[in-house]
Amino acid sequence: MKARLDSIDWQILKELQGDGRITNVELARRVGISAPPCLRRVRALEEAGLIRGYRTLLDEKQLGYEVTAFVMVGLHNQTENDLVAFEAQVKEWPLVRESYMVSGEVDFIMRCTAKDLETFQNFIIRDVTSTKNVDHVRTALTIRRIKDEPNVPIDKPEYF
Amino acid sequence: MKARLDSIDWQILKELQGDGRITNVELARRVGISAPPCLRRVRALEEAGLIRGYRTLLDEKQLGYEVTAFVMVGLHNQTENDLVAFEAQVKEWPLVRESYMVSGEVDFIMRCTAKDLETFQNFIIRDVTSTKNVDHVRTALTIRRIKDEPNVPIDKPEYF
DNA sequence: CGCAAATAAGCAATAAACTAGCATTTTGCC
DNA sequence: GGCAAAATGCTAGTTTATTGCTTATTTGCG
Repeated sequence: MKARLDSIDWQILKELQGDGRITNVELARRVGISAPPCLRRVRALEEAGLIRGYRTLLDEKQLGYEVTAFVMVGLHNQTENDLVAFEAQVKEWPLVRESYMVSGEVDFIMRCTAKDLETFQNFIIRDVTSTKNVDHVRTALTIRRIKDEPNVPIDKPEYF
Repeated sequence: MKARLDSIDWQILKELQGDGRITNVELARRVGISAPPCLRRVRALEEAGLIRGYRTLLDEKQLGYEVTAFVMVGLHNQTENDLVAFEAQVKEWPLVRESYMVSGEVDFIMRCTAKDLETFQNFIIRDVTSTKNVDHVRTALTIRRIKDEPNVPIDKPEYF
């Protein structure tokens, strides 16, 4: 694949981040090239894995998911086997929307979505705290969402 | 708009979550109706705000964003004015990808992305800790991503 | 239950977009 | 400067999006 991204590639990524359903024709117009090479570039970016996928953001509240919460988990043992075992468990939990292993006082941070508080608490008590090797669990219920741009800040040169 | 979502609407949302760039024809085929009513349903879902938008997920690492970290901030004062002031600041910081106000020991959780560790540390020292009303700041660098499905778990009936 | 109104689906036709093939231009390197 | 590789733009055929209209289905009420 291509070694380095040129400015048109960056523009393409920027536009696609903002609107993942833009037509290729419109995308081409915005970045200043004709449609065929634009489509080829997008395909190449997908092929290279730079584009991980296309998603639709939904309004959880309206869909009946009242609760969003962060769960921080610390484990007793952190051998690679222990970590992998816990990760496998995390992947199985449908309430967990995103999860990272982190450095610091806790080992994992998870963002969870649940239908209501009861469902969430059941999840914590029944599933999380009772999981093998879990040492401590701390939860933080979200009160409101300030920002949600699951995107890379492509056009902020001051941080490049 | 429509009072209640029927099973076809749910299927539409589920399919769109998984692939935000699916064609309407293919979407219609998957949910078992013809293309025009399918498109009308999607438009109605957008109109109602159930669909918040379409995004493209990028590979931050490949794009040169080495660091993803969680930042937890506690404020001195939590009057509504103080909170709104801090939120306005958060929205201005391009490194912050998502942020929630939470209950518990800290007031805000932010997921941040930066080009490198130095950029991130500068951000914390120069921007976050020096912001008015900030009491304490704790950071957790992510070591690896376990899961990233910024989606609602639509087809897990056991949690409905 | 049965009718009427409202709602949604499907069909057909048109406009727009996607995409492959090919000629041309640009880029990179000797 | 000159060649080879890579990328672009054009053209055209196919697929998709979109709209208007008709038919079918559902909903609400007597």
